[in-house]
Amino acid sequence: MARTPPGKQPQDPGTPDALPRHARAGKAVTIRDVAKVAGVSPITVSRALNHPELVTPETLERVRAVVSRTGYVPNEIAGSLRSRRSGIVAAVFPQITNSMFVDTIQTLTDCLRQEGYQVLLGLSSYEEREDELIAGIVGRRPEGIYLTGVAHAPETRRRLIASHIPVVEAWDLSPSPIDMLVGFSHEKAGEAMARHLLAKGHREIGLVWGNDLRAGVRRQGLLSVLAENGIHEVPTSLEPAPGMFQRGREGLAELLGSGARVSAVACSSDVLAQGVIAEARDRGIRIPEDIAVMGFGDFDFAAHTSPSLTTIAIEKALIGRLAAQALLARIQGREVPERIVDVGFRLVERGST
Amino acid sequence: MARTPPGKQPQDPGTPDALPRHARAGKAVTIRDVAKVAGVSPITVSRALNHPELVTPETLERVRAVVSRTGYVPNEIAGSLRSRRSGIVAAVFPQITNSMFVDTIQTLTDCLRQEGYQVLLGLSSYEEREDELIAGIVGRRPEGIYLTGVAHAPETRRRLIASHIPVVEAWDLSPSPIDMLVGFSHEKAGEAMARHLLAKGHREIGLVWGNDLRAGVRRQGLLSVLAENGIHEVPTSLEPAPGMFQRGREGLAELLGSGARVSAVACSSDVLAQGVIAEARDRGIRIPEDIAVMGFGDFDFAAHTSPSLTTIAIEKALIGRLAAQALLARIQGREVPERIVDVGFRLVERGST
DNA sequence: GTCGCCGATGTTACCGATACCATTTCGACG
DNA sequence: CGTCGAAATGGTATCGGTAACATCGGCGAC
Repeated sequence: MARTPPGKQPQDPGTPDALPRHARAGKAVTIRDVAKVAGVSPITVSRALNHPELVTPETLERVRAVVSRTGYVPNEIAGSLRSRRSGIVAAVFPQITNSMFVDTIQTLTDCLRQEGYQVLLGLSSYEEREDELIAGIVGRRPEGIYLTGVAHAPETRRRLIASHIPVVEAWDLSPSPIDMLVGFSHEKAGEAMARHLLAKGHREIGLVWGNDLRAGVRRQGLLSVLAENGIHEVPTSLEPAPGMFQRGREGLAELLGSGARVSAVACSSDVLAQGVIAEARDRGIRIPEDIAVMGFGDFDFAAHTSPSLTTIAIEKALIGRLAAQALLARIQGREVPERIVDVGFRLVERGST
Repeated sequence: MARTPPGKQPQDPGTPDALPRHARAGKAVTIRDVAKVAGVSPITVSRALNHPELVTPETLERVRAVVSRTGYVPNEIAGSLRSRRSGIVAAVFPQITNSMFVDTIQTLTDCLRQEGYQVLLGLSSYEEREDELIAGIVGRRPEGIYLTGVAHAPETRRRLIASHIPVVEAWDLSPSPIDMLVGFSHEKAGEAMARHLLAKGHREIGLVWGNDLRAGVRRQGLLSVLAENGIHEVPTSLEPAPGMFQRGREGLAELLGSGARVSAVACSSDVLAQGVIAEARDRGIRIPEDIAVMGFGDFDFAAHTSPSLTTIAIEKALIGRLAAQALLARIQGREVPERIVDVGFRLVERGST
């Protein structure tokens, strides 16, 4: 069901018959058509559009007039092929429904668009092989690639290095990034959570935790600090996916149901923590008096719930901006002073602990 | 700071010296290089990769071996130019930080990837002229375009129609879509909210509302039903952006501060409603006894807060899936039985009203 | 007056794949 | 045994821009 009946092209009402015949015969308008009508060579049209400063004001205006009259839209694919600049940056996220990354995506996209780059979005969640996704992306010859996380198949790593495309990994740290890196230490974040709870006098600490890669590292950090302090029993409700609200409720229920005593619950995300708090409230458990709760991420609601949520604040938008800047710098051939940027994190103490 | 020191190309350790010299001299591997090494013509390599069934198993294997040995990655840009198939679908959202659209994005992207399409993400929020964004997108010759909403500049509309690219608008209804449409009536959703509150006996209804386009339409619907029922005074706290949690709190505070009496508060999103509930609780206002609250969107937490949230449920993922299917059908030349699909909405009554 | 340079524009070739059509081979079948 | 057709492969042109270099006219410096 074609939008246009076959053999009959719509007559753009605003377009006078100034085009060469074949342009009106259904083929798309090309730069040659514009050139012909404007009485210049194709390259001059190209210059008028991409480097207006190289062209006489008169020619410029003439070309622009023809462009708008004919509705010419440059074929960026052709341009990309010849100039070897695709104007595209690819961004890969594990998934976006848990909303941990949306600020980063938003900022990244905004920053790149300001410099004329479009973002190719890759979601690797349901991808058994991130490698396939990356291969498909590299084929499109993006000028930069943003990756979430630092754990990639060796094959992926090799492919990316071989491609010579600027890469920035984000949301994690690694001593040996593929190229550039903007992130923070999840291990230290976990440690900070542990220390905070210990400092508050808690020694019976439960976890309601998601099972993604980075959360796992935070958990390691947390557990190691607890172990250093002689705490080896840490009741944990481990959820398979990066949990949502309801999983927080279930998590607390599971912890309490197991008979373990907990005076504090640490969660791998604020959303989980919110669920834990909801469940606690329904059970008449006071927060923080009976149980302290802390989250991770400092989502927008964290400061405004009651009690407000103690959490780890990440500069999510900053990560996006720095990643964009790093890629842009590399693309434009500028110096990248620091290949590895640690944006750190802030433990924000609020009412829930 | 180039990753590779100038004049010195990295020696891929895993690659034997089977490549033509110029391939090793720093230029990317092309289909010709592969063809030469495999002892076939370029077109055969192309077929081996894209239509393996047209090629002898032996040739296929030989080509594949060379491809993996040389690390050849087909240049999709060149392929796109010749074949006039970019393998790209563009998706435009106003913004993603309010998380209303993330499920749609996720599903849309997943469905399209399964068919080999990549998604070009456009965020039009900070774009004064959506038109510019669209123009940039059309230049990339996507095979389909997903747009959020039905309100577009006439210029944008014209450009899209002229482009002959399949378009699906979503998250709204319109009698005259650009091409295809998957959405629901915001007006009716607003009306349903009003009727529900009226049925619950409320006549003093306040609004805490975001100011985006579609929310505005819902508000119209809501107000018109209230007006039909003789209610003309509707205290409203109108927030500029599609509000977050904190704005819900402020909204309720504003309503109460204005001296208006309200027995029910309708919100333009669940997140706002959650904020309203938090504020009410802090003020000792019981929900739903003192004030009923309802939201919009049926976010994941809505069913699990206490009280659970009465809201309008939208099949967000379904919208993404249907939109993807509509585009794919049109791209693949299949029939699209219904150009306009109304996915409707469900009023979900829960504890907050 | 001549030279040289600069700014504006044009000519040509090319980016790297695939569409289109031609060619070759080989087996089936009359 | 010759013809036909399908399967496998190849040659050539082409997609629509832009890089690289060439050309041309005008103007200032010596």
